[in-house]
Amino acid sequence: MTNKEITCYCEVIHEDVVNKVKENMSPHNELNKLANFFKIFGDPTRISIINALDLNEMCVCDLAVLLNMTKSAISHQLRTLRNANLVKSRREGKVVFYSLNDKHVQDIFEIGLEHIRHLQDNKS
Amino acid sequence: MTNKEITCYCEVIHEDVVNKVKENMSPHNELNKLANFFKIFGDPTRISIINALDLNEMCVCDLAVLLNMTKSAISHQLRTLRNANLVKSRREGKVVFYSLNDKHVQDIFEIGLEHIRHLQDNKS
DNA sequence: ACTACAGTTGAGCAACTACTCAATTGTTAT
DNA sequence: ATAACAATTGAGTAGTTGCTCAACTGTAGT
Repeated sequence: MTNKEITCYCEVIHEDVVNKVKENMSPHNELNKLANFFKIFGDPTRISIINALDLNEMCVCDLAVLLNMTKSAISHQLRTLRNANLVKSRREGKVVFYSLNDKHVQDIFEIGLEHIRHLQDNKS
Repeated sequence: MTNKEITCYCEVIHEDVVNKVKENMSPHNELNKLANFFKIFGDPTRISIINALDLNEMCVCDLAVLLNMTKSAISHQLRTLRNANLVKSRREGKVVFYSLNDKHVQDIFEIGLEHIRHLQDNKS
């Protein structure tokens, strides 16, 4: 019994394919980072913030009014976005302005949107 | 007191910006769908499956061996991917082969990867 | 009909997450 | 110094999620 069989309990049906794929897959740590990156887009509040900041620089208060949420909730999500380097901030007196930090963010947002609209077209 | 002030407790600092952004943002239901779509990419197991199937059609057992997980865990995640129309399946006897269903999936995966590698380059 | 095995499914559970609430920080104005 | 307010933060909590485990379905071979 090998380790693989302990967790899988099945024969390797296509060992050549498994080996070929294993060699060509992205390394674990890269896939983990990638998952963490996409996780950030996977929340309605954060994707709305991204969409909003794509259109205009905004402060926390503006975003709270726009999305009809508390400043605290917005601030928590902005922190997540800041930690992921997706947004940058700029203080002007008491007000902190946020804006998008990376061109990839727009790209990914727009391809995602295209995908969603493509699906809707096919259904109707 | 308007409804907005009840949840936000702040003046609209930049009402013109808020209104302009509100008009140009994607509608709520679209942003929700988009978040749900990206949520699927935001898990290490699912992104690994996507990466693997991008390289080759594979059966559940192959994926289980490749990712060193149980067939049950893989099957649960494949169900999620199938529900989102990201993968399609084809039965051949007892074996079910899975493959990617949508070209957007590869695009998004690769742009994400590019982003991750771009970040790593900047850090080093 | 029976066995074998790939795959699916539902219940249950531990870990995570997005919010609320209350307290705090940072900056401006008086 | 004090008040006012934008923003941040930490603790707590309700809801979600990704896995395990056991039972089940589907197909092929004897």
